[in-house]
Amino acid sequence: MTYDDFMSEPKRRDKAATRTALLDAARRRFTEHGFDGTGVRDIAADAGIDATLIFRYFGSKQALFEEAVHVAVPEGIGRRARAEPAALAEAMLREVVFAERAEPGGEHPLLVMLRSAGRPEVRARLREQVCGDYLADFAERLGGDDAELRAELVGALLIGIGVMRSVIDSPELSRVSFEQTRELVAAMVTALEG
Amino acid sequence: MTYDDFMSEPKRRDKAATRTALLDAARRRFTEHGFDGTGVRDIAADAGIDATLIFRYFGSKQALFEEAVHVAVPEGIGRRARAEPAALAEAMLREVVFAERAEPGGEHPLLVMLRSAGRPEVRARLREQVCGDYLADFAERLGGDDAELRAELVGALLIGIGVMRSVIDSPELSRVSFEQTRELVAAMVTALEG
DNA sequence: TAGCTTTGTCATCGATCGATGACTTACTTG
DNA sequence: CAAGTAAGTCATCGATCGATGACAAAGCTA
Repeated sequence: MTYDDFMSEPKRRDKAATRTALLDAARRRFTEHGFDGTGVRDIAADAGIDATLIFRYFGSKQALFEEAVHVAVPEGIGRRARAEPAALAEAMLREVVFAERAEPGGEHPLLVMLRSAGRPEVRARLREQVCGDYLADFAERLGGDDAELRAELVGALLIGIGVMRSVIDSPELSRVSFEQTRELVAAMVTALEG
Repeated sequence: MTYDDFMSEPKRRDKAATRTALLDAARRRFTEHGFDGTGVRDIAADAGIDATLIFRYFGSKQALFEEAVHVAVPEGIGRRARAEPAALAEAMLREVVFAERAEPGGEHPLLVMLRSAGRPEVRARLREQVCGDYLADFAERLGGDDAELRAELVGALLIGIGVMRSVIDSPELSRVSFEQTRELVAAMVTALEG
C-alpha cells in the first residue's frame, strides 16, 4: 500500500484513542498558552480531530481542562508521608519540578495550572492541591512552633523553582541538573529545621 | 446643589484624569483576572469611561497592559546594589512581595504579570525584569562558584512566596507578618552563602 | 444482509472580543 | 461671540469564541 493510499484511507474509529489524543493535545496547548489562550479548535486541530467531539466526550472546555490537569498525588509525598523533611522536599522537587513526564506537555499539572492562574477556579484548585495534598503532613514532619509557616516556605521555594524553570525560563535554574539543585535546596530546607 | 443635580451634570473633561482612571481600573482588572480574562469594556466600565478612549490614549489593550504593569526597579535593589545578600533579599521581599502599594490593585507588577503568564510576551518581560533587573548583581554579592545559580534560588524563593500569597492565597504565608517572614527568609538565604 | 448503535462531520448560532471611524459636545483661543 | 481644537459618544465591523443539533458513515449484531 502506498503512502497516498494510506492517507486517503478512512480513519479507524476509536473512541478511547480519540479521547486520549484530545487530552494530550489539550495538555500541550494549556501548558504553553494557558486556559484562556487556548481555543477548542486549536486543540482539535493539533489532534487532527473534529472540535465537536470535545463537547461530546468531555462536556465543556472547562471539563476538558480539569481532566487534563488532574493529578494523583504519589504515595510517599502527600499525607501520611514518612520521610524526613529534607528527603520529603527532595521527593517533591523531583516529582513536581523536575518531572520528566511521559505524557505530552511535559510539565506537572501544578505548573500548567499556574499558567492559567487568572481564573479563580484554577486558583482554588491550586490551593487545595498545594496546601492540602502536598504540604498537608509536611508541617508535622518539621515540628516546632510555626511548623505550618515553615512548611509553606518550603512549598514556596519549590513553586518558585518551578516558576523560574517553566514560566520564566531563567538561564541557570532551567539548565542545571537535578543533583545540583537538590543539594542547594536541601541546605535551605535544613536551615528551617533548626 | 442636590445629589441628582451633581449626577446629571455633564462630567468635566480631563484627559490626564481619564488616562489615570483607565490605568487604575486596568491594574485592578489585570491583577484579578489576568490579561485574557479582562476585556476593554470591563476596564472602561469600572472607570466609568467609554471603552473607545482606551484605544485613543493607549493604542491597544496590549499597550495599556504594558503601561499598567510597568515598574521602575528602585535604587538599592537592582544593579549596583551595595548591601549584603541577606539584606538585599530582605529589601526585595519588602518591595515585591509585601508591597503595600498606594496605587489600586495593590500588587507588584511582577505578580500581576504572573497571572498572565500564558502569554509569551509577558513571560519574556518577566524574564528580563527578574533575571536582568532584579537578580543582576545579586550573584556578585553572593560570590563563590555557582553564584548565579544560588542567586536564582533566592529569586525562586521570593517569587514562590509571592505566588503563595497572591495567587494561591495560602493560609499561613498570606496572613503572617513581614517580620516573621523576613527572619525565616534570612535563614534560608544565609544557608546559601556558606 | 437488514437494522441499530456508535463515531465522526458539517453548518451554524449567539455572544463577546478588540478595534475603527464618524459624529457630538465641551473647552479654548482669537 | 465665532471658529477651531480637544475630549467624549455612538454605531458597528470582522473575527473568534464556546457550544448545539442535524446529519453521514462506519461497525456491530442478528
